Amino acid sequence: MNWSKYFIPTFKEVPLGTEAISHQLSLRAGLVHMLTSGVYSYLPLGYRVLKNIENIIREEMNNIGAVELFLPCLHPIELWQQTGRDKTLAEVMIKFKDNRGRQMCLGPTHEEVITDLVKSFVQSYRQLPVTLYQIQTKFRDEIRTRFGIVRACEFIMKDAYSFDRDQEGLNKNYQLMYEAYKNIFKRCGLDVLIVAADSGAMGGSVSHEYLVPAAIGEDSILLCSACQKPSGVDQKQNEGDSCLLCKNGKLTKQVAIELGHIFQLGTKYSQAQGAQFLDEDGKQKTMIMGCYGIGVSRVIAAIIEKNCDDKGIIWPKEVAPFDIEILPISGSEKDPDVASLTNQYDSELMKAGYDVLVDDRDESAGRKFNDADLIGIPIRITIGKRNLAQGNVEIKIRRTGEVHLIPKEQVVSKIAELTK
RNA sequence: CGGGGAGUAGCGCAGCUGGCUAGCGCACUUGUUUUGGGAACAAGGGGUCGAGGGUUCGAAUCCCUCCUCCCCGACCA
Repeated sequence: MNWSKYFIPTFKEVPLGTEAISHQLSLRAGLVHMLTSGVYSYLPLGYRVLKNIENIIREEMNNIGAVELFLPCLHPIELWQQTGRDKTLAEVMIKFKDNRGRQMCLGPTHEEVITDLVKSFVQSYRQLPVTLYQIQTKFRDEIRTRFGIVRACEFIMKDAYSFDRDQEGLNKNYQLMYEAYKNIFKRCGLDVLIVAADSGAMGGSVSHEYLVPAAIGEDSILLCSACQKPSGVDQKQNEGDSCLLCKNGKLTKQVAIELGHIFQLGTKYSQAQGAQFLDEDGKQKTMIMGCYGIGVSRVIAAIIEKNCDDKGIIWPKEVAPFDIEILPISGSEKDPDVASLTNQYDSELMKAGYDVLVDDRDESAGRKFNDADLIGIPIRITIGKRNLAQGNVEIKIRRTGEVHLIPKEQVVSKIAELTK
Protein backbone atom coordinates (compact mmCIF):
# COMPACT_ATOMS: atom_id res chain seq x y z
CA MET A 1 0.00 0.00 0.00
CA ASN A 2 1.37 3.37 -1.00
CA TRP A 3 1.01 6.19 1.51
CA SER A 4 0.28 8.71 -1.26
CA LYS A 5 -2.78 6.70 -2.31
CA TYR A 6 -3.97 5.97 1.20
CA PHE A 7 -5.72 8.51 3.40
CA ILE A 8 -3.49 9.28 6.38
CA PRO A 9 -3.83 12.89 7.50
CA THR A 10 -1.15 13.45 10.14
CA PHE A 11 -0.66 16.53 12.29
CA LYS A 12 2.37 18.00 13.95
CA GLU A 13 0.43 20.19 16.35
CA VAL A 14 -1.52 19.03 19.37
CA PRO A 15 -5.21 19.52 18.55
CA LEU A 16 -7.02 22.22 20.51
CA GLY A 17 -9.01 21.02 23.49
CA THR A 18 -7.41 17.63 23.91
CA GLU A 19 -5.71 16.48 27.08
CA ALA A 20 -5.55 12.70 27.04
CA ILE A 21 -2.49 11.46 25.18
CA SER A 22 -4.54 8.80 23.39
CA HIS A 23 -7.00 11.47 22.30
CA GLN A 24 -4.19 13.62 20.90
CA LEU A 25 -2.39 10.77 19.17
CA SER A 26 -5.51 9.22 17.67
CA LEU A 27 -6.21 12.57 16.01
CA ARG A 28 -2.62 13.43 15.11
CA ALA A 29 -1.92 10.00 13.58
CA GLY A 30 -5.03 10.24 11.44
CA LEU A 31 -6.89 7.35 13.07
CA VAL A 32 -10.15 9.10 13.81
CA HIS A 33 -11.91 12.39 13.14
CA MET A 34 -14.58 14.05 15.25
CA LEU A 35 -17.86 14.95 13.57
CA THR A 36 -19.40 16.35 16.73
CA SER A 37 -18.86 15.69 20.40
CA GLY A 38 -18.86 11.93 21.02
CA VAL A 39 -19.26 11.03 17.34
CA TYR A 40 -16.20 9.89 15.41
CA SER A 41 -15.26 8.76 11.93
CA TYR A 42 -12.71 5.98 11.70
CA LEU A 43 -10.18 6.88 9.04
CA PRO A 44 -8.44 4.13 7.07
CA LEU A 45 -5.59 3.65 9.53
CA GLY A 46 -7.87 3.65 12.58
CA TYR A 47 -10.30 1.38 10.80
CA ARG A 48 -7.54 -1.15 10.18
CA VAL A 49 -6.73 -1.20 13.88
CA LEU A 50 -10.41 -1.58 14.71
CA LYS A 51 -10.71 -4.52 12.32
CA ASN A 52 -7.61 -6.15 13.78
CA ILE A 53 -9.05 -5.95 17.28
CA GLU A 54 -12.39 -7.23 16.03
CA ASN A 55 -10.68 -10.20 14.41
CA ILE A 56 -8.84 -11.09 17.58
CA ILE A 57 -12.18 -11.01 19.36
CA ARG A 58 -13.80 -13.13 16.63
CA GLU A 59 -11.11 -15.76 16.86
CA GLU A 60 -11.38 -16.01 20.62
CA MET A 61 -15.17 -16.03 20.58
CA ASN A 62 -15.37 -18.65 17.85
CA ASN A 63 -12.81 -20.66 19.77
CA ILE A 64 -15.18 -21.13 22.70
CA GLY A 65 -18.12 -21.94 20.47
CA ALA A 66 -19.81 -18.56 20.36
CA VAL A 67 -21.52 -17.82 17.04
CA GLU A 68 -21.53 -14.45 15.35
CA LEU A 69 -24.67 -12.75 14.15
CA PHE A 70 -25.80 -9.19 13.52
CA LEU A 71 -28.73 -7.58 15.31
CA PRO A 72 -30.52 -4.39 14.32
CA CYS A 73 -29.72 -1.14 16.09
CA LEU A 74 -33.13 0.31 15.31
CA HIS A 75 -35.58 -0.92 17.97
CA PRO A 76 -39.29 -0.42 18.61
CA ILE A 77 -39.77 1.02 22.09
CA GLU A 78 -42.34 -1.69 22.96
CA LEU A 79 -39.54 -4.20 23.22
CA TRP A 80 -37.89 -2.12 25.93
CA GLN A 81 -41.16 -1.69 27.77
CA GLN A 82 -41.21 -5.46 28.32
CA THR A 83 -38.30 -5.19 30.76
CA GLY A 84 -38.96 -1.67 31.96
CA ARG A 85 -35.61 -0.51 30.70
CA ASP A 86 -37.28 2.11 28.52
CA LYS A 87 -37.44 3.93 31.85
CA THR A 88 -34.24 2.86 33.63
CA LEU A 89 -32.13 3.64 30.56
CA ALA A 90 -34.23 6.62 29.47
CA GLU A 91 -31.39 9.07 29.97
CA VAL A 92 -28.98 7.36 27.60
CA MET A 93 -31.53 6.19 25.06
CA ILE A 94 -31.76 8.07 21.79
CA LYS A 95 -35.48 8.05 20.95
CA PHE A 96 -37.52 9.41 18.09
CA LYS A 97 -40.67 8.77 16.11
CA ASP A 98 -40.42 7.45 12.60
CA ASN A 99 -42.56 8.76 9.76
CA ARG A 100 -45.33 6.30 10.60
CA GLY A 101 -45.42 7.66 14.10
CA ARG A 102 -43.86 4.61 15.75
CA GLN A 103 -41.72 5.34 18.80
CA MET A 104 -38.26 3.97 18.07
CA CYS A 105 -34.87 4.02 19.72
CA LEU A 106 -31.29 3.36 18.72
CA GLY A 107 -30.05 0.40 20.72
CA PRO A 108 -27.85 1.33 23.69
CA THR A 109 -27.37 -2.43 24.27
CA HIS A 110 -29.05 -5.63 23.04
CA GLU A 111 -30.30 -7.90 25.83
CA GLU A 112 -33.93 -7.34 24.88
CA VAL A 113 -33.37 -7.92 21.17
CA ILE A 114 -31.36 -11.11 21.61
CA THR A 115 -33.79 -12.52 24.17
CA ASP A 116 -36.68 -11.83 21.82
CA LEU A 117 -34.80 -13.57 19.02
CA VAL A 118 -33.77 -16.64 20.98
CA LYS A 119 -37.18 -17.20 22.49
CA SER A 120 -38.64 -17.29 18.97
CA PHE A 121 -36.49 -20.22 17.96
CA VAL A 122 -35.57 -22.15 21.07
CA GLN A 123 -38.31 -24.32 22.56
CA SER A 124 -36.42 -27.33 23.86
CA TYR A 125 -33.52 -28.05 26.20
CA ARG A 126 -32.11 -29.96 23.23
CA GLN A 127 -31.40 -26.59 21.56
CA LEU A 128 -29.45 -25.27 24.53
CA PRO A 129 -26.96 -23.96 25.33
CA VAL A 130 -26.68 -21.16 22.79
CA THR A 131 -24.05 -18.45 22.78
CA LEU A 132 -24.36 -15.66 20.23
CA TYR A 133 -22.34 -12.52 19.72
CA GLN A 134 -22.16 -9.49 17.49
CA ILE A 135 -19.83 -6.59 16.87
CA GLN A 136 -21.93 -3.55 16.37
CA THR A 137 -22.53 0.12 16.92
CA LYS A 138 -24.17 1.16 20.17
CA PHE A 139 -25.85 4.49 20.72
CA ARG A 140 -25.84 6.18 24.09
CA ASP A 141 -26.77 9.76 24.63
CA GLU A 142 -23.98 10.41 27.11
CA ILE A 143 -24.46 13.43 29.33
CA ARG A 144 -20.78 13.93 29.10
CA THR A 145 -18.47 12.49 26.49
CA ARG A 146 -14.86 12.05 27.43
CA PHE A 147 -11.39 11.77 25.94
CA GLY A 148 -12.38 11.27 22.32
CA ILE A 149 -13.33 7.68 21.68
CA VAL A 150 -13.02 6.64 25.34
CA ARG A 151 -16.59 7.67 26.02
CA ALA A 152 -18.53 8.35 22.87
CA CYS A 153 -22.22 8.54 22.03
CA GLU A 154 -21.78 6.16 19.12
CA PHE A 155 -19.25 3.40 19.60
CA ILE A 156 -18.39 -0.15 18.62
CA MET A 157 -19.07 -2.94 21.08
CA LYS A 158 -18.74 -6.67 21.00
CA ASP A 159 -21.61 -8.12 22.97
CA ALA A 160 -22.17 -11.81 23.55
CA TYR A 161 -25.13 -13.54 25.19
CA SER A 162 -25.35 -17.06 26.54
CA PHE A 163 -28.55 -19.03 27.13
CA ASP A 164 -28.46 -22.09 29.35
CA ARG A 165 -30.94 -24.53 30.84
CA ASP A 166 -29.43 -24.29 34.31
CA GLN A 167 -26.97 -22.44 36.52
CA GLU A 168 -24.34 -25.07 35.99
CA GLY A 169 -24.40 -24.39 32.27
CA LEU A 170 -24.13 -20.67 32.86
CA ASN A 171 -21.16 -21.17 35.18
CA LYS A 172 -19.42 -23.11 32.45
CA ASN A 173 -20.10 -20.50 29.77
CA TYR A 174 -19.12 -17.72 32.12
CA GLN A 175 -15.81 -19.39 32.83
CA LEU A 176 -15.15 -19.83 29.11
CA MET A 177 -15.77 -16.14 28.53
CA TYR A 178 -13.68 -15.20 31.53
CA GLU A 179 -10.68 -16.97 29.99
CA ALA A 180 -11.40 -15.84 26.42
CA TYR A 181 -11.40 -12.22 27.59
CA LYS A 182 -8.00 -12.67 29.17
CA ASN A 183 -6.68 -13.96 25.83
CA ILE A 184 -8.25 -11.10 23.88
CA PHE A 185 -6.69 -8.37 25.96
CA LYS A 186 -3.36 -10.10 26.11
CA ARG A 187 -3.29 -10.34 22.33
CA CYS A 188 -4.13 -6.63 22.18
CA GLY A 189 -0.97 -5.96 24.17
CA LEU A 190 -2.81 -4.94 27.32
CA ASP A 191 -2.27 -6.00 30.92
CA VAL A 192 -5.72 -6.07 32.41
CA LEU A 193 -6.87 -6.32 35.98
CA ILE A 194 -9.95 -8.38 36.59
CA VAL A 195 -12.11 -7.33 39.48
CA ALA A 196 -15.41 -8.56 40.81
CA ALA A 197 -17.88 -5.81 40.19
CA ASP A 198 -21.31 -4.46 40.84
CA SER A 199 -23.64 -5.50 38.07
CA GLY A 200 -25.56 -2.23 38.32
CA ALA A 201 -28.42 -1.60 35.92
CA MET A 202 -27.66 -4.78 34.02
CA GLY A 203 -29.01 -6.90 36.83
CA GLY A 204 -27.83 -10.32 37.87
CA SER A 205 -25.45 -11.49 40.53
CA VAL A 206 -21.91 -12.37 39.52
CA SER A 207 -19.97 -9.92 37.39
CA HIS A 208 -16.37 -9.12 36.53
CA GLU A 209 -14.77 -6.06 35.01
CA TYR A 210 -11.63 -6.00 32.87
CA LEU A 211 -9.72 -2.83 33.61
CA VAL A 212 -6.52 -1.20 32.48
CA PRO A 213 -4.98 1.27 34.94
CA ALA A 214 -4.47 4.56 33.12
CA ALA A 215 -4.49 8.26 33.85
CA ILE A 216 -7.68 8.76 31.86
CA GLY A 217 -9.63 6.07 33.64
CA GLU A 218 -13.19 6.62 34.71
CA ASP A 219 -13.43 3.85 37.25
CA SER A 220 -11.43 3.82 40.43
CA ILE A 221 -10.20 0.63 41.97
CA LEU A 222 -8.09 -0.22 45.00
CA LEU A 223 -4.68 -1.58 44.16
CA CYS A 224 -2.01 -2.87 46.52
CA SER A 225 1.04 -0.63 46.63
CA ALA A 226 3.32 -3.67 46.92
CA CYS A 227 1.95 -6.43 44.69
CA GLN A 228 0.04 -4.10 42.33
CA LYS A 229 -2.94 -6.41 42.40
CA PRO A 230 -6.52 -5.43 43.03
CA SER A 231 -7.64 -6.01 46.57
CA GLY A 232 -9.13 -9.32 45.56
CA VAL A 233 -12.72 -10.38 45.51
CA ASP A 234 -13.76 -7.79 48.03
CA GLN A 235 -13.75 -4.19 46.90
CA LYS A 236 -15.48 -3.19 50.11
CA GLN A 237 -12.18 -2.54 51.84
CA ASN A 238 -11.24 1.10 52.12
CA GLU A 239 -8.28 3.03 50.90
CA GLY A 240 -5.34 2.61 53.27
CA ASP A 241 -6.23 -0.92 54.40
CA SER A 242 -3.62 -3.64 54.20
CA CYS A 243 -3.53 -5.91 51.19
CA LEU A 244 -5.16 -9.26 51.90
CA LEU A 245 -3.15 -11.01 49.22
CA CYS A 246 0.50 -10.23 49.88
CA LYS A 247 0.07 -8.68 53.34
CA ASN A 248 2.89 -6.24 52.53
CA GLY A 249 1.30 -3.25 50.94
CA LYS A 250 -1.49 -0.81 51.55
CA LEU A 251 -4.40 -0.33 49.22
CA THR A 252 -4.28 2.82 47.16
CA LYS A 253 -6.76 4.30 44.79
CA GLN A 254 -6.03 3.92 41.11
CA VAL A 255 -8.08 5.06 38.13
CA ALA A 256 -8.62 2.63 35.29
CA ILE A 257 -10.41 2.30 31.97
CA GLU A 258 -13.11 -0.35 31.83
CA LEU A 259 -12.69 -2.35 28.62
CA GLY A 260 -14.80 -5.38 29.28
CA HIS A 261 -17.54 -6.48 31.61
CA ILE A 262 -19.10 -9.91 31.97
CA PHE A 263 -22.31 -10.62 33.84
CA GLN A 264 -24.30 -13.57 35.03
CA LEU A 265 -27.74 -12.21 34.29
CA GLY A 266 -29.78 -15.17 35.46
CA THR A 267 -33.42 -14.83 34.44
CA LYS A 268 -33.91 -11.06 34.59
CA TYR A 269 -34.58 -10.73 30.86
CA SER A 270 -35.78 -14.22 30.01
CA GLN A 271 -38.37 -13.96 32.79
CA ALA A 272 -39.62 -10.53 31.74
CA GLN A 273 -39.77 -11.49 28.07
CA GLY A 274 -41.01 -15.04 28.53
CA ALA A 275 -38.00 -16.88 27.12
CA GLN A 276 -38.82 -20.40 28.21
CA PHE A 277 -38.04 -23.91 27.06
CA LEU A 278 -39.35 -27.39 27.74
CA ASP A 279 -36.84 -29.28 29.84
CA GLU A 280 -36.05 -32.98 29.90
CA ASP A 281 -38.41 -33.48 32.83
CA GLY A 282 -41.35 -32.12 30.84
CA LYS A 283 -41.47 -28.82 32.70
CA GLN A 284 -41.40 -25.30 31.23
CA LYS A 285 -38.35 -23.48 32.53
CA THR A 286 -36.89 -20.02 32.10
CA MET A 287 -33.59 -19.70 30.28
CA ILE A 288 -30.55 -18.67 32.30
CA MET A 289 -28.60 -15.89 30.66
CA GLY A 290 -25.17 -14.33 30.71
CA CYS A 291 -23.92 -11.30 28.83
CA TYR A 292 -20.39 -10.33 27.94
CA GLY A 293 -19.29 -6.96 26.54
CA ILE A 294 -16.13 -5.39 25.21
CA GLY A 295 -15.84 -1.72 24.25
CA VAL A 296 -13.96 -2.37 21.02
CA SER A 297 -13.40 1.25 20.05
CA ARG A 298 -12.38 2.06 23.60
CA VAL A 299 -9.75 -0.67 23.43
CA ILE A 300 -7.98 1.41 20.75
CA ALA A 301 -7.69 4.33 23.17
CA ALA A 302 -6.42 2.07 25.94
CA ILE A 303 -3.80 0.52 23.67
CA ILE A 304 -2.50 3.95 22.64
CA GLU A 305 -2.55 5.21 26.20
CA LYS A 306 -0.33 2.32 27.28
CA ASN A 307 1.80 2.04 24.12
CA CYS A 308 3.30 5.37 23.18
CA ASP A 309 6.26 7.67 23.69
CA ASP A 310 6.88 11.36 23.09
CA LYS A 311 7.09 10.73 19.35
CA GLY A 312 3.89 8.81 18.86
CA ILE A 313 2.13 5.49 18.98
CA ILE A 314 3.90 2.13 19.34
CA TRP A 315 1.43 -0.47 18.12
CA PRO A 316 1.51 -3.95 19.59
CA LYS A 317 2.15 -6.46 16.82
CA GLU A 318 -1.30 -7.99 16.51
CA VAL A 319 -3.27 -4.76 16.26
CA ALA A 320 -0.86 -2.65 14.18
CA PRO A 321 -2.49 -1.21 11.05
CA PHE A 322 0.51 -2.41 9.05
CA ASP A 323 3.31 -4.79 9.97
CA ILE A 324 6.06 -2.97 8.13
CA GLU A 325 6.64 0.51 6.78
CA ILE A 326 9.12 0.93 3.96
CA LEU A 327 10.62 4.39 3.92
CA PRO A 328 12.59 5.35 0.84
CA ILE A 329 14.44 8.58 1.60
CA SER A 330 12.94 11.53 -0.24
CA GLY A 331 14.55 12.24 -3.49
CA SER A 332 16.01 8.82 -3.70
CA GLU A 333 12.84 7.38 -5.24
CA LYS A 334 14.28 8.77 -8.39
CA ASP A 335 17.37 6.76 -7.64
CA PRO A 336 16.83 3.52 -9.59
CA ASP A 337 18.42 1.36 -6.88
CA VAL A 338 16.25 2.78 -4.12
CA ALA A 339 13.15 2.51 -6.27
CA SER A 340 13.75 -1.07 -7.34
CA LEU A 341 14.61 -2.22 -3.81
CA THR A 342 11.45 -0.54 -2.50
CA ASN A 343 9.34 -2.40 -5.03
CA GLN A 344 11.20 -5.63 -4.46
CA TYR A 345 10.79 -5.59 -0.66
CA ASP A 346 7.19 -4.50 -0.98
CA SER A 347 6.20 -7.40 -3.20
CA GLU A 348 8.34 -10.02 -1.45
CA LEU A 349 7.08 -9.05 1.99
CA MET A 350 3.49 -8.98 0.77
CA LYS A 351 3.94 -12.45 -0.66
CA ALA A 352 5.29 -13.53 2.71
CA GLY A 353 2.04 -12.38 4.26
CA TYR A 354 2.98 -9.02 5.74
CA ASP A 355 0.90 -5.87 5.48
CA VAL A 356 3.26 -3.29 4.07
CA LEU A 357 2.94 0.48 3.91
CA VAL A 358 5.32 2.31 1.58
CA ASP A 359 5.87 5.99 2.27
CA ASP A 360 6.21 6.94 -1.37
CA ARG A 361 5.49 10.62 -0.76
CA ASP A 362 7.88 13.18 -2.13
CA GLU A 363 8.61 14.59 1.32
CA SER A 364 11.79 15.35 3.19
CA ALA A 365 13.41 12.57 5.16
CA GLY A 366 12.72 14.25 8.49
CA ARG A 367 9.06 14.58 7.74
CA LYS A 368 8.78 10.91 6.84
CA PHE A 369 10.71 9.76 9.91
CA ASN A 370 8.52 11.78 12.22
CA ASP A 371 5.33 10.57 10.59
CA ALA A 372 6.59 6.99 10.82
CA ASP A 373 7.22 7.40 14.54
CA LEU A 374 3.81 9.02 14.95
CA ILE A 375 1.75 6.28 13.30
CA GLY A 376 3.86 3.65 15.03
CA ILE A 377 4.20 0.74 12.57
CA PRO A 378 6.27 -1.91 14.43
CA ILE A 379 9.05 -2.31 11.85
CA ARG A 380 10.53 0.34 9.59
CA ILE A 381 12.78 -0.34 6.61
CA THR A 382 14.73 2.74 5.56
CA ILE A 383 16.25 2.71 2.11
CA GLY A 384 18.62 5.57 1.32
CA LYS A 385 21.59 6.25 -0.85
CA ARG A 386 23.88 6.74 2.14
CA ASN A 387 23.64 3.18 3.45
CA LEU A 388 23.10 1.72 0.04
CA ALA A 389 26.56 2.93 -0.97
CA GLN A 390 27.87 0.22 1.39
CA GLY A 391 25.19 -2.16 0.17
CA ASN A 392 23.15 -1.81 3.37
CA VAL A 393 19.57 -1.12 4.33
CA GLU A 394 18.36 -0.08 7.77
CA ILE A 395 15.74 -1.94 9.79
CA LYS A 396 14.45 -0.12 12.86
CA ILE A 397 12.20 -1.51 15.55
CA ARG A 398 9.71 1.13 16.69
CA ARG A 399 9.25 -0.20 20.22
CA THR A 400 12.87 -0.65 21.23
CA GLY A 401 14.49 1.79 18.86
CA GLU A 402 17.07 -0.84 17.95
CA VAL A 403 18.62 -0.42 14.52
CA HIS A 404 19.94 -3.19 12.26
CA LEU A 405 22.11 -2.39 9.29
CA ILE A 406 21.56 -5.30 6.93
CA PRO A 407 23.09 -6.17 3.57
CA LYS A 408 20.37 -5.38 1.06
CA GLU A 409 20.04 -9.01 -0.08
CA GLN A 410 19.24 -10.20 3.46
CA VAL A 411 16.49 -7.77 4.39
CA VAL A 412 13.54 -10.06 3.81
CA SER A 413 15.09 -12.97 5.67
CA LYS A 414 16.07 -10.64 8.51
CA ILE A 415 12.45 -9.46 8.78
CA ALA A 416 11.34 -13.09 8.95
CA GLU A 417 13.83 -13.67 11.75
CA LEU A 418 12.74 -10.54 13.65
CA THR A 419 9.04 -11.38 13.45
CA LYS A 420 9.41 -15.05 14.29
C1' C B 1 -27.19 19.87 34.94
C1' G B 2 -23.37 22.84 38.38
C1' G B 3 -18.10 24.86 38.15
C1' G B 4 -13.89 26.23 34.97
C1' G B 5 -11.60 27.02 30.03
C1' A B 6 -11.96 27.88 24.78
C1' G B 7 -14.05 29.31 19.60
C1' U B 8 -9.96 34.36 14.35
C1' A B 9 -7.80 30.25 6.95
C1' G B 10 -7.20 22.91 6.86
C1' C B 11 -4.02 22.77 11.84
C1' G B 12 -1.69 25.74 15.92
C1' C B 13 -1.91 30.79 17.38
C1' A B 14 -1.35 36.55 17.74
C1' G B 15 -4.40 40.80 17.44
C1' C B 16 -8.98 42.32 21.68
C1' U B 17 -7.91 48.67 27.25
C1' G B 18 -12.62 51.02 20.46
C1' G B 19 -9.25 52.95 14.72
C1' C B 20 -4.84 51.57 8.80
C1' U B 21 -6.58 47.00 3.71
C1' A B 22 -7.31 41.03 9.73
C1' G B 23 -1.97 38.99 10.69
C1' C B 24 1.98 34.99 11.97
C1' G B 25 3.88 29.76 11.77
C1' C B 26 2.73 25.13 9.58
C1' A B 27 -0.10 23.07 5.61
C1' C B 28 -1.84 24.02 0.32
C1' U B 29 -0.74 25.73 -5.42
C1' U B 30 3.25 26.97 -9.24
C1' G B 31 8.50 27.23 -10.30
C1' U B 32 13.76 26.45 -9.16
C1' U B 33 17.24 24.26 -5.95
C1' U B 34 17.29 20.49 -2.22
C1' U B 35 16.78 15.37 0.38
C1' G B 36 19.23 10.29 6.72
C1' G B 37 15.21 13.37 11.74
C1' G B 38 9.46 18.20 10.46
C1' A B 39 14.62 21.97 3.75
C1' A B 40 15.54 27.07 1.01
C1' C B 41 14.07 30.96 -2.18
C1' A B 42 10.33 33.30 -5.20
C1' A B 43 5.36 34.04 -6.63
C1' G B 44 0.27 32.68 -5.25
C1' G B 45 -4.71 30.74 -3.38
C1' G B 46 -7.64 30.38 0.88
C1' G B 47 -11.45 34.30 6.16
C1' U B 48 -19.74 35.02 7.21
C1' C B 49 -13.09 36.74 13.11
C1' G B 50 -18.91 30.58 16.30
C1' A B 51 -24.26 32.91 15.48
C1' G B 52 -27.82 36.78 16.26
C1' G B 53 -28.89 41.45 18.25
C1' G B 54 -27.20 46.19 20.47
C1' U B 55 -23.86 50.66 21.29
C1' U B 56 -20.91 53.70 17.73
C1' C B 57 -19.22 57.84 12.28
C1' G B 58 -16.58 53.10 12.64
C1' A B 59 -16.77 46.49 16.14
C1' A B 60 -12.60 40.48 15.68
C1' U B 61 -12.11 44.14 19.72
C1' C B 62 -17.30 47.04 24.08
C1' C B 63 -22.54 45.20 25.90
C1' C B 64 -26.65 41.37 25.72
C1' U B 65 -28.58 36.60 24.19
C1' C B 66 -27.68 32.01 22.14
C1' C B 67 -24.70 27.88 19.96
C1' U B 68 -20.53 24.66 19.87
C1' C B 69 -16.11 22.18 21.83
C1' C B 70 -12.80 20.73 26.01
C1' C B 71 -11.75 19.74 31.37
C1' C B 72 -13.56 18.82 36.64
C1' G B 73 -17.94 17.19 39.24
C1' A B 74 -22.74 14.59 39.30
C1' C B 75 -24.36 10.25 36.28
C1' C B 76 -23.48 5.89 33.73
C1' A B 77 -22.02 -0.43 31.05
